[in-house]
Amino acid sequence: MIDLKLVRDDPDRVRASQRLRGADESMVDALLSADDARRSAVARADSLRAEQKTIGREVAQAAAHDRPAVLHRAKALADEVKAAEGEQSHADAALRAAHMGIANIVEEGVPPGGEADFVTLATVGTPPIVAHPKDHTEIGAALKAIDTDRGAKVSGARFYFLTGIGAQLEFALVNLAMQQAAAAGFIPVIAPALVKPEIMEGTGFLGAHSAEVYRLADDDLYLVGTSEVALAGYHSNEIIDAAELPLRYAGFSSCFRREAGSYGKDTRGIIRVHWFDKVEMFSYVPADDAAEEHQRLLAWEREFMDKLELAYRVIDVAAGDLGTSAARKFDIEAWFPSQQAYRELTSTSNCTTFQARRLNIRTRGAHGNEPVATLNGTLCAIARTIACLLDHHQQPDGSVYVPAALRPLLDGREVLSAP
RNA sequence: GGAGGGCUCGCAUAGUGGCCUAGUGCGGCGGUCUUGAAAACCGCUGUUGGGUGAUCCCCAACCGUGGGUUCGAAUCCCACGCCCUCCGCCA
Repeated sequence: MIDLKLVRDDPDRVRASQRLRGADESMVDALLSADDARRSAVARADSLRAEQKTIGREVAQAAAHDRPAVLHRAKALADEVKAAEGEQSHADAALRAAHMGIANIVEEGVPPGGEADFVTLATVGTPPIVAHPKDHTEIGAALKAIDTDRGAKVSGARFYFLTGIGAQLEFALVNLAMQQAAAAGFIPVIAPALVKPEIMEGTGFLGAHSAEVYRLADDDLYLVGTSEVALAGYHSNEIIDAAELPLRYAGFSSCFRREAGSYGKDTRGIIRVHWFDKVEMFSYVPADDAAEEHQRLLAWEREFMDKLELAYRVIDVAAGDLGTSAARKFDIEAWFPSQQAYRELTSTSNCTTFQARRLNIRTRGAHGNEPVATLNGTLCAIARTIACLLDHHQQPDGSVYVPAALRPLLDGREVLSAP
């Protein structure tokens, strides 16, 4: 949810944000009129309720012979109150619907345009030159690290088994990520992969991208696409002591994505899959500190990329390509020699107070309780990172170079070769 | 899955239809006293929405959630959720 006060005070800014996203500007006016309608409905119901209280006391105190007359008036009033309350709840629902329909306000400086209109903020490292690059699927099969055939046999397309060194690589990456996060002051968390509807909605995943989410109809639960969902829900309906901020969590969980609408995209290998594990950073900070925290998350992501000795670039994602909750998003794309392209490995979003409003997460500030800002950033999406490591660090002899930081977690191995 | 017990303001508790405009204790905050502290005493104490964006003031709502009965519900009725205890099943 965006700040209603801001919509009232500066509707043009909200309209401009909608326009940047390629969304409908008129929704801003719909929101404003829903807000007005709700206010007058509330005022009317409030005053009727006050009247009802007064008359209730009269009923209790009335002498026996006055009682029928007073009761008659009270009954008539009760009907009015009921009607007014009905209108109020209708207006509440209408406001909520209008409010939920508007995406977060785009941060100043975000490039305009769509998916192709990102701005490259930094390019780091030199893409390795590989004479006849194999892709990670081929390398993974040779190393007996990735088995997509049996993944398909057992679970269908976009599923995989990690075996042998592949499985060990996952544990090594998770440990490396968690060690870095803990050293930076993050609280390590193992988060649930199933969440309630209100948590899923609060994080903004049931809006434009709801087709992307798995739902268990029998239990009315959703499978998370990222532990961001559970980590955002963690403090829902809480007031966080200002002294505890910033609060930083590093969550590990499985992630599930339906990949609806991505038919034919990355069908080979484990770059785009229905299930993978991920270590995710999540920060709760005072609203004023959000933009700076966003830079910190990006720096931690870059630190991890550097440890993996990958060549990558950092991009500022254009407004039209932002998720519902994000005010700004930076992606890190690493080089895949077999594709001769940079592909997304991590993504960090500043959700400002958007998620916190929906999930009712506040802190005591100078003007009473105020929503906090929430931010998330990938530290390591395991499957895709393994794909990149194999591709990026492949050697002419078919082995794979192991970055120095990973060696202690892989029994000191400097290369991976076929067993 | 089955059987019981519970859910009230940060915590603990009182409250079985209208003097509940939710009391009391603890904790917390402020003050008096004190060289300082403790004790004692005094005062304050949650959340949401609205009243011309206002830390004061006024109004309304909130007693797990959602419905219902009633002129009126923390209190009565129904459904659901969660927690606890036991039984069954189980990694």
